Amino acid sequence: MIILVKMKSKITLKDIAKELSVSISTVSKALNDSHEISEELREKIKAFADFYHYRPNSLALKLRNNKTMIIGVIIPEIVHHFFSEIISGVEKFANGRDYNVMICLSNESYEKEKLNLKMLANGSVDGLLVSIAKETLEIGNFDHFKDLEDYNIPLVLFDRVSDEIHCDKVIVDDTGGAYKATKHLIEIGCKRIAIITTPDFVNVGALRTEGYIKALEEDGRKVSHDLIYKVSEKSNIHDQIEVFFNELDEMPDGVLAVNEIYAAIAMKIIKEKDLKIPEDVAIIGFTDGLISAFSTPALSTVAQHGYMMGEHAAELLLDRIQKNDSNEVKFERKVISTDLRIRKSTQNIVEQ
Amino acid sequence: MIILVKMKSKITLKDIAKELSVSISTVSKALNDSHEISEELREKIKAFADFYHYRPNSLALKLRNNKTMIIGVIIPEIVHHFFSEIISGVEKFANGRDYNVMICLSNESYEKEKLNLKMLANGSVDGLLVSIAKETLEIGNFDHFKDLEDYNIPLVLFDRVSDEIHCDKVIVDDTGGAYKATKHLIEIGCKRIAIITTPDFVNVGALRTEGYIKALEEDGRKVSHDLIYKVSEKSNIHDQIEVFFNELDEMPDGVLAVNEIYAAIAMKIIKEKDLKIPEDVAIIGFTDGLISAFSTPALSTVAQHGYMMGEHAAELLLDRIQKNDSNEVKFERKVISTDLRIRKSTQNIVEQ
DNA sequence: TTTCAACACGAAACCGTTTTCGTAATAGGT
DNA sequence: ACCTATTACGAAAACGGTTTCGTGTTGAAA
Repeated sequence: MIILVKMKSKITLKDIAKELSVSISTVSKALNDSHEISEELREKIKAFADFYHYRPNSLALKLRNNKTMIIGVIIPEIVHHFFSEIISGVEKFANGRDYNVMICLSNESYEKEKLNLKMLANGSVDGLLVSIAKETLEIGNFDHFKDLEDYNIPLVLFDRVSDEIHCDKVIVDDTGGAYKATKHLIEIGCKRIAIITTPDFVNVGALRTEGYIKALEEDGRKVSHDLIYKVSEKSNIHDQIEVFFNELDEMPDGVLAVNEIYAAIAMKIIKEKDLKIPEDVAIIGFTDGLISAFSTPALSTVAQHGYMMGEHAAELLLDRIQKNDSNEVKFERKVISTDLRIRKSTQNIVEQ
Repeated sequence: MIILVKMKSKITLKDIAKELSVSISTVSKALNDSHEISEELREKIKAFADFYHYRPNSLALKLRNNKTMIIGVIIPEIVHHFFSEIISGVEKFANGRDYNVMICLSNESYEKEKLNLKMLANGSVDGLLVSIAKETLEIGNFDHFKDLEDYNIPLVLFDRVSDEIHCDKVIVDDTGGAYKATKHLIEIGCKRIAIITTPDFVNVGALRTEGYIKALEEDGRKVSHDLIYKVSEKSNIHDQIEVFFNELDEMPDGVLAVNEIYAAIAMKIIKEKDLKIPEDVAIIGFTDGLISAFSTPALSTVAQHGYMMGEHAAELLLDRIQKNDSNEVKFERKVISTDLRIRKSTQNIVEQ
């Protein structure tokens, strides 16, 4: 007795057609409920297809429709609260419109970003969402993005953007956020406010520094460049910040850090110096992640709403994909506003 | 004067062939460096293709080769240090073998997981990496996974797995990790050790509880079920843990939490009770994320090496995809061992 | 001069769909 | 009995590639 091996090979329209002695087109129509096919035959074909678990080959469909129903996302890294929140928002929105999400990591590397872009731009995805790698921003070479235009594949940049690239963009109100944070520090009575930021080529860092300066100037203060420290990612962050503090004539009584990590590290160093937070030094960070909520004291932050940013970026991209008005080259620029989350690390020290 | 609109429409072999008055096959061969084509013509075609930025349509290739070069990953959530580390490992390994990664989020929901599985199993990906949603584990219905076998698409489960599903698996040595952690608490002199864990349907929680019990028993202690608390994700975690502590006759002097969040929350509550960590209560968590490193005191943890887990899972999957020995149904089960990261929250209180 | 291999290219099949168009057979109207 | 509309299906093109096979032209060997 011969045991029929479960053939597990995917069944195609052709297989069904052959088995039922009808044409491929008939099978296709029947399965798509075409009235062109008699009800009797239609049901027969459907039953047969069902029995053998027929599922249309998605690649064939994609080729025919010239749509992958996939959007690609390139981010610098994923082990990062803000970025994973963004992904989460993107995924949610894309799924709602029957799109899938393909993730690529640039690891902050220019070459990897270029590679990813090339990989995805060959028709693997219908559109691209990118946050630029630090190295790319530093090098300042965006040609790989310009190549995208040749392939007519929509692009939306988010968070880390560049003016040199013409496309829709979604950014955080970095200047405003830093402004609000700095103002908050001023209001609680800080006299010497330092900022721990990134080099200027990282646009978000530069913008936050701007906001910081604006708030100070608005309060009639002189901006002391000694109090602005730009962290290089190339050497140990902890040591850099420690040296920064040590080389100051006088410790600041307020610190604005442009991300959670810098804030947490600064907090650690300040505590090691036996200074009290917020009494001696108040501190506020960017990105409302887990560290901020669970540190001691709980860290005040500028919440950036990554999830919302992801949703907006995806919406912008899908809208552009779907209308595909290449003519309409009016690019949008969405700004996600920030919220101050005030916690213990900047509790009003004046009133105490 | 007519301005030639940059046609931005993707150029195909057919376009090149027509323009150069040769056949499509000739163009294809030329671009693939076939010696069948004279060098002269070859160079001419290549130059032309280059000039117009020709890139082969990846969908066409995928259809022909019946391979997508994409692996799908379904995880419960991405805003989670451990999972994003895993993704990072998967992406690294997959990229190394020219595969791309498509991410889907189940949001811990059974229905969403089922939907994702269906979506990806229709030929969108060459293989699947899944960590099961909590709801699925609770319901205990794994039929949607069994359907996968019909489509002959390889599956590897990681972290959250089930014995009912026959496939390769990669898991953390949960029992061993919890055992080591508990033993560590014993060694530093804890007498009343509590565990804050998940309900048993979450396999990782159950296994960690096992390790905890094993360590206690090995030390000749009686396991008190009052000291085992299973957090329900359906109501506020902070309140649950607080109630748990309050209802105990006596506070524990050691706490093992099965993840970072539980540990951080427990720490917060303990500090609110004005108890000292680790003097009054030592605490150790699972998952070596950012919270642990930056909390005060720094949290001892069981490091799970998510990145490594991602790499191993991807390797298992790609190996199975590539050999495609459906016959060889010998499934592997890889266990990623854990490491204790001892920090301030369990500093040896005996020797102090 | 004949024969045969090498060369250089084209035709066509194939991957798995959908969809347009064509056409037999049947039914209906006059 | 004849014309036409409808029904029910099949043939073939299209999506964009790769690859096998066939073939006309050339050159060299016999």
